[in-house]
This record gives sequence, C-alpha cells and structure tokens, in this order.
Amino acid sequence: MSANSRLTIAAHALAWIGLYQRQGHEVATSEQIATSANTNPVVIRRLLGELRRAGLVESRRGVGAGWSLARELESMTLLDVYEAVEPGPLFAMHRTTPDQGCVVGHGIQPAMQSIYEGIEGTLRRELARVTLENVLRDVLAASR
Amino acid sequence: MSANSRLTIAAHALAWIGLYQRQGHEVATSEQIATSANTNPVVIRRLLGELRRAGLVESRRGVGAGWSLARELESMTLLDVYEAVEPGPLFAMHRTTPDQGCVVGHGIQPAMQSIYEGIEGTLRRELARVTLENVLRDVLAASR
DNA sequence: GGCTGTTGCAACCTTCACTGTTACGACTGT
DNA sequence: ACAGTCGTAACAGTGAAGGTTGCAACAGCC
Repeated sequence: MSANSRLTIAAHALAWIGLYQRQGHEVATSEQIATSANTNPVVIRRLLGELRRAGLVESRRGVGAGWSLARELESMTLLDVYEAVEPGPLFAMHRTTPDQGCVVGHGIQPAMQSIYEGIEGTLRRELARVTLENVLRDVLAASR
Repeated sequence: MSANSRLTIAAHALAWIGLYQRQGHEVATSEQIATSANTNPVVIRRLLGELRRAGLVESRRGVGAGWSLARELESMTLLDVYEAVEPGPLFAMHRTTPDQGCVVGHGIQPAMQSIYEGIEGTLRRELARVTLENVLRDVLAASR
C-alpha cells in the first residue's frame, strides 16, 4: 500500500488554522501553514483548494488574504477530509480485466468488489467518528 | 490513495489454486494463474513468493513443479494475505518532520499516529472476518 | 492609480512504488 | 541428458504525489 500523507497534511492544516483563529487571528496564510508542516506553500494551497471545494475552508484574496475555516472544527470529521482529498477506492481491481473464460477470472471481481465495499464502509464509519476538534485536542495534549 | 491491486491479485491466485486442487490437480503453475489473471507469470511468482514466506502456499521445483496451498482456504483470512503483501501502514505521516517549534507541528504526529492505529485495527478485524473460502464461494456464486 | 501581499493555477521535474518484461541459473522427475 | 518450472535479478514503463518556479488575478491601502 503506497501510503500517502494527504490526509495527515490536511488534518495538520485544519488544526493549524483552527488554533490560529482561536488565538484571535482572522486568516492564516499558506506560507505559515507550510512552515509548520515543513513543506511548500503550493502543496498547502493545492490541498486547501480541495478542502474549499468540499466546503471545509474559505479563502480570501488580495492584501490580508489567507484561509479560514468554513465550519467549526467540531462539525468536521476525518471522513469529510478523507473524501475531499482521497478520491479513489481503498483497494483496486486488476489493471487488466481477468480471463472471463475462466471461472475464477469471471467471478473474482464482483466477489472482491462486494467485500471491499463492506470494508470501506467500516473504514468510513471509523473516520466519521473522529472530529477535527478531537484531533486538535490530541495535538495540544501531546505538547504538555 | 494510490490503490494497488496486490491484495486482489493475491486473492485471485489463492482462489485459483484452491479450486484447481479441488478438481484433483496437485499443483498449479504461475503460467496458468497468470493467464487467468491476465498478467505476467513473474508477477504471480513474486506475489506467491511473499505468500510462501507467510506460510500460505508452498512451491515445488523441477519437472511437474508448481504451487499448492499450505493450509486449507477456510483457515486463511484476507488479513493473512494483506499482511503478507502489504507491508506499510495505511496512512502515512509527513514526508519531512514538521516544525517541532510549532505547537501543531510538534503534536500532530503522535495525535494522528494514535488515531490511525485505531482505524487500522478496525480494518484488520474486518479483513480477518473474511476467509479465502468465503472468497471462493462468492467467486463461484457469481458465475451462476 | 500604483503598490503590495496573497491566492490560483499552470508547467515541469523528481521520487517512488508497482507492473510488465526479458533473461538465465537452479532445481528435479523422467 | 533433457525438459519444465521456479527463483530472482535487471531494467523499462506507468502513474501518483510532492516539490519548485513563475506569473496572472485579486483586493486592500497609500
């Protein structure tokens, strides 16, 4: 499994914006978030752009521009973030269609498809149980 | 999530070997399995090699060589296969360590780590609930 | 109206994992 | 000795993701 870090970085960005706003600031810049996440501002802007399309954050342009939360952290779950940044399914089928003349080749895809759907449903329910507020609380707990 | 098909192909191969043995054959060749899965025999040999290291299949060399199951399909779960072919974690941390001077940068990794561990545990329990016998039954059911 | 700081986005490179392919040595029953 | 198959190395192709640069668009401020 080529594990990617998009969900992690997205959660990082949201937690950062949320904390920054609680400290009284209006908006956070991709530059600031990128410094905290130790990556490039464009990477953050790309990710936040996907979160904006999902309705989780808003952006402002011009002088004093930056990013702000579109909803409270309590109302965002890791599932919202996951769906915003991870389009594809967890497990993939064969890259080329198997031999349909073979019993196994013919039946394997529907069989695995239904199994995978059940597992992905469970994964989604787990992700939906964790809010970004939970994440931020854990983050702050780790620093003490 | 760059979904890969390793788990699917491995399940395909095991179901194929299992069915072939039930039809009275001793061993299956990587050539036969590759034809059914519409891929290259070397790909199958590489995958089955990992399953052999996990104790799920055995191979025989020389004339009349090939692959056979090391255990009954009932006693193999998708978790066994998953662990054999997918080494890494489901979700990754940052590629570079975040800014430890920042509260979020410092706390985000332990926070996400513990969340991810819980989710991966659930995923594993789900995978452990499906045996390869279940898979083969579903495969045969789809052909009717 | 011009200046400034930031987003939005395109373009490109690098890295990485996986797949596909070729080649060939190792092994073993006949 | 032969033939068939595994075991494995080596390499090319593919695609996703991250990293980087560059620049137009935008909006507040002087």
